[in-house]
Amino acid sequence: MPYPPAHAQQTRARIVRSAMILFNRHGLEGVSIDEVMAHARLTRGGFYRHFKAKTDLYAEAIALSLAETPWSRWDGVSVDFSAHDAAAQVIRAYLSTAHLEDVDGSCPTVALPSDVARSDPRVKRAFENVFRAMVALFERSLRRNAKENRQRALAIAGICVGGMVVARAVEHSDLADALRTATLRIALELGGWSKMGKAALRRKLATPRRRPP
Amino acid sequence: MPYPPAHAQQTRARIVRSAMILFNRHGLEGVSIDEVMAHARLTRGGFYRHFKAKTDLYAEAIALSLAETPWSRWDGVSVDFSAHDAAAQVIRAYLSTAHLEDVDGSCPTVALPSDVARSDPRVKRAFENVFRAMVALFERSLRRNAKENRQRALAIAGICVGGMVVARAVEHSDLADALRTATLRIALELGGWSKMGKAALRRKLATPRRRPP
DNA sequence: TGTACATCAGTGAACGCGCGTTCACTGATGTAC
DNA sequence: TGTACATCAGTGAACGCGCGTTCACTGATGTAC
Repeated sequence: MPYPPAHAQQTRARIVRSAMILFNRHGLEGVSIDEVMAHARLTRGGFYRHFKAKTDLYAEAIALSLAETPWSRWDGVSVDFSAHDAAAQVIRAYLSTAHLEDVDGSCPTVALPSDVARSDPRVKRAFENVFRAMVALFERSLRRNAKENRQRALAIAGICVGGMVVARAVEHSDLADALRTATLRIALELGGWSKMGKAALRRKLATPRRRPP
Repeated sequence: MPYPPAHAQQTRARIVRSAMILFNRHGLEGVSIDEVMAHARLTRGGFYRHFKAKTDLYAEAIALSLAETPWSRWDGVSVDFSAHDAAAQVIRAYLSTAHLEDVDGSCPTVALPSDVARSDPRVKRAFENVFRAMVALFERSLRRNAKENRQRALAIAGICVGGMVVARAVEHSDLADALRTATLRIALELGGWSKMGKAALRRKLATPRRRPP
């Protein structure tokens, strides 16, 4: 048994991470294996020791962002997922200027939705898991009856995705920002989280942070 | 001057229409010129008599859907754009099952947003025009102060796009439909159009229809 | 009215290039003795 | 402890294919006489 088994796994993870970055930049179909491998500081041929075919990367790259919960990257602060305003924190991070501009480290719901819509079920399943996680988080933070919570959570997640996707797809940055701001306001309003003033913010900053599970 | 000048224009339009259908199906980068020309019942070489390069098609195909206002295709009824409930009619059509399933004849905001986000400014401009038309329509139908109208209209357009894009990108059709329904309800609620009951519907059906300009 | 001509939309073979995938090989590593 | 070996991660040349684009050509059409 040459090489510790962890070595192959690490390389594999590096390839998937490079793929995710390049998929965010150029779309699922706009990236060659050469480019992925070069980004991971490897060469062409080695790819097939880790994957059966190129398409295997699609679902795995999307699933990566669920395993990583990259919210912290966008607002610079890790989210306390057990806090009563966890949903509001995530929405603010998701709809931040930082996330709008961070194409490489973007959430796949923003960078790839129409690509995923054309892909096979495995890819859609990975995407669905990411979206479901978002909806579930919102649902938990709502204080109404169960059915109404579910509907609201779905709509709030939808507005977040839509606002960001379109903001990235328009030409003028002032329209993009107007859309982002409007979406943020209405999303918080829909969840009943828009009232969080300075008191709540102070409370948030005073609480010791816990990492998501 | 052989061939009437209209002939070349008609062929060109046929190519753009074929491109739009195939772009909706396979994305901007997922369609070859051979495929576009074959769909338009032409051959490879003729393409370059109408276009300088393949990329010219992208913006033009997207602009086509603004010129055509295909709302009528999705709910089977043409929208009266001067009616007081024009926005509600469009939202119902946009968020209909028919539109969710009609990939070929889809609005580019649903079929291509993440593709457009990666494209050059010409393509983004065409996309922006389609989105702005949607926002302007919603804005006109709102009855509040101007600034609030603008914000609401942006958010409503965002939620419509987001709901549909994600509904197309998830694996399970029951989640897709729950999302579509929730989005429809909240979008109408946000615009204050959800109260339209049987009386308003009767009024709508009694009014003679006018075509959009 | 009829014929020769000029125009240009459309054809299809050809080109060079980049892609996904394969394969014989190299060399870094842990293990057996 | 040191050396020979087996394993397999990674290399890079090669393959066949499909793509965007070019180009010499065909043939349908309106016009001039």
